[in-house]
Amino acid sequence: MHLPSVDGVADVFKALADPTRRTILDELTERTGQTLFELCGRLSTKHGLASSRQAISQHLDVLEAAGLVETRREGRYKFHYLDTTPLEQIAVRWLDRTAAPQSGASTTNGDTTNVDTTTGE
Amino acid sequence: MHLPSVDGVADVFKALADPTRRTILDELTERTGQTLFELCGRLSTKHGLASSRQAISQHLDVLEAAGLVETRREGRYKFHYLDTTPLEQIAVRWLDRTAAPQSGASTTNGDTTNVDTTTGE
DNA sequence: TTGACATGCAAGTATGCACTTGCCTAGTGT
DNA sequence: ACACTAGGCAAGTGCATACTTGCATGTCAA
Repeated sequence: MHLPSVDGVADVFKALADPTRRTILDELTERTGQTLFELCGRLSTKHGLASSRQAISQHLDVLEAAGLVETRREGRYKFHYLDTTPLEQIAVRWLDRTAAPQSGASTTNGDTTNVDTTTGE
Repeated sequence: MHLPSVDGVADVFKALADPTRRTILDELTERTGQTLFELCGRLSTKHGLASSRQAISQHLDVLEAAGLVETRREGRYKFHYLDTTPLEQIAVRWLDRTAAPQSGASTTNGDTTNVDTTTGE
């Protein structure tokens, strides 16, 4: 069981807010399971991204904290795998409201129980 | 005339990055066409959000710039309407790549240069 | 008109975040 | 052993942004 941090939803949105991280997801979509160095090379070559190794490493940490990237260590290599599961619930939050109760209805599916009550952030 | 800037996608992601703005979208999903004061009241009452009027107004500006909220002026009232159109293209970017090409995002995979030095699983 | 209401604008503050810099640990091959 | 490689850690810098403060604009009712 992968434990998402206390507030997983907010982490996903924050992770997607950065264009570099979105490009990383693009690259991992084309080829999942890349190492940090692989990503650095391909990002700079194919995507014209000139970020340092440390910068990309930190971005990967954010993506992993958001649950969008899973890592597996193997020797001195660390492979990064894309996980799109958190993405399936973020857009439908405002899209799929067709059969939603208007007011006063008890939580039918618990969707509205936003773990996102980090108003204080 | 709010032109969708060259990279309107980034604006959408940035707009969604803030928890307060996400709550505003939640509220507008339940009842679209609210005024600023209506939103302030309901946000503080139902969502426990203690943001000032000016803060919410600035958030609405961001949401409008992202194309997620449209406004209509009527007398001294300004109504805010939810527009979920930009949301339909953000998550599918990494979910199904067989779909139409995105804007700006170089989803065009020229070649899959096999730098497969290691096991690719 | 006057005054209350709904909203807008602009400068200032302050926290967050992306990125750098520098050094460190661990695995690999000779 | 050694050098090389892949990656990690932590403090510091600079910019972006969320929020405040204060006043201005415009609309409606009396």
